[in-house]
Amino acid sequence: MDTKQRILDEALTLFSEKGYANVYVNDIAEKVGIKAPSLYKHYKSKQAIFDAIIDEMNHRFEEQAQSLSIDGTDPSKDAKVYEHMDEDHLVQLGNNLFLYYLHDSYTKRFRKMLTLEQFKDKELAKVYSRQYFDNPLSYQGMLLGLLVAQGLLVTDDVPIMALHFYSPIYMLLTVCDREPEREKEALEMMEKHIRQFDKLYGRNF
Amino acid sequence: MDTKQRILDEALTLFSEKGYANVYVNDIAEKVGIKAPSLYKHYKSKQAIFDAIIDEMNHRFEEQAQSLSIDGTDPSKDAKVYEHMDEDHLVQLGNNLFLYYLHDSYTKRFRKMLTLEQFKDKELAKVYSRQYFDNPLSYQGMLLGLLVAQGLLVTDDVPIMALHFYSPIYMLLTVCDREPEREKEALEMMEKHIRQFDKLYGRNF
DNA sequence: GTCTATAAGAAGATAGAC
DNA sequence: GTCTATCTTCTTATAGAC
Repeated sequence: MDTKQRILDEALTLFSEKGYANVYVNDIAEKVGIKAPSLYKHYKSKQAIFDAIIDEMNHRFEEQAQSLSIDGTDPSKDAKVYEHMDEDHLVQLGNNLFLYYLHDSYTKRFRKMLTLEQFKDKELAKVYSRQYFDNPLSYQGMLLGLLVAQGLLVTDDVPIMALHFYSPIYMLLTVCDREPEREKEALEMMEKHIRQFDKLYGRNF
Repeated sequence: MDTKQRILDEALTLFSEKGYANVYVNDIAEKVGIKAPSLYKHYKSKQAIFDAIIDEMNHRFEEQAQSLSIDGTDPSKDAKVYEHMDEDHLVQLGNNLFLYYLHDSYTKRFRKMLTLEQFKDKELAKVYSRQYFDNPLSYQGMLLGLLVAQGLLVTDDVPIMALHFYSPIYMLLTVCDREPEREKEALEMMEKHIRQFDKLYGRNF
């Protein structure tokens, strides 16, 4: 990884731990293994480093959204994946979703950074809401909609069903972000949540 | 309100909007209507102001917890309140909970401040989790438990039921904190959530 | 592209008069 | 308790050599 990228990487780590204002250009330089003034050959200011992180993230989000919606617009393909869905598979789906969000280094650091900077301006607020509210609800609504179409789950309001599936996951995620030692407890609640979700929305027979 | 208290009040407002590190003692003094050095006659440092806010909040939390648990240990009294509970009453209960958390000035500012400072140290993380995760789940579990005892709702896992009731409310609250213009949308989802919750957990006959 | 030296300004805090 | 003046330190950023 070249220096310019390593700066973004170390800055993201520090921003996610201490918040933008509590990270000094000196800290970033130190982590990268250069002196602070050398940073300015790569970025014109500390703010420019932050902006570059947001830009890169937006770029990754778009790629991700595209790949997801491509799958989503091919119901015949997705439907097959969920053809033999049962409670254990649903638990696994939720667990995987949760563990990916929780442990993927880039995802985690970006989410924590955004948590600390979300009130700074309207744009950051939108980025946060889109990534951790609107997009997950929309994507999982699509997935759950497939299960409804197949008669595996029953509801007349898929968006609210998606809210019921996702919001406990989201909340448990925020607990683990601030208290990583509660991960085990969170995972246990996760599994109970999904089994209960399946009982509530499943065809009960 | 005396100066010492006004300092806490203005500081809380500023901390909740911009985060501790982005608020300068000068800003606080200006809002209070005095010069920065005068602050130091009331608090020995900027950090001491922050600590005093946390202390005051912990104090209010304790009072609140006591009054709630007193009600909670008198089931005969609480049961009466929820004797004639139906879906519309449940919607109102959720709405009131949501609107109180959302608009109560002190609650809102403290929640937003804690959101921005939650990763600073373990103590703040605990305060956040206790106030916005553990306590609500425990209190609402108690309330919903009363409804289960009366046969109005059905489940064999009240804690997960409380998770299903509260986590959408919590998530919608965080959306409104960062994008207040989405309040109407959030309230609509809230109502749909609770009506759906009632259908899922209600005695279906 | 990295360094040393340093400018320029911001921010927390203190001294001492009133 | 509040003020003006000031100190000290920290922090971002630039200049210019290598």
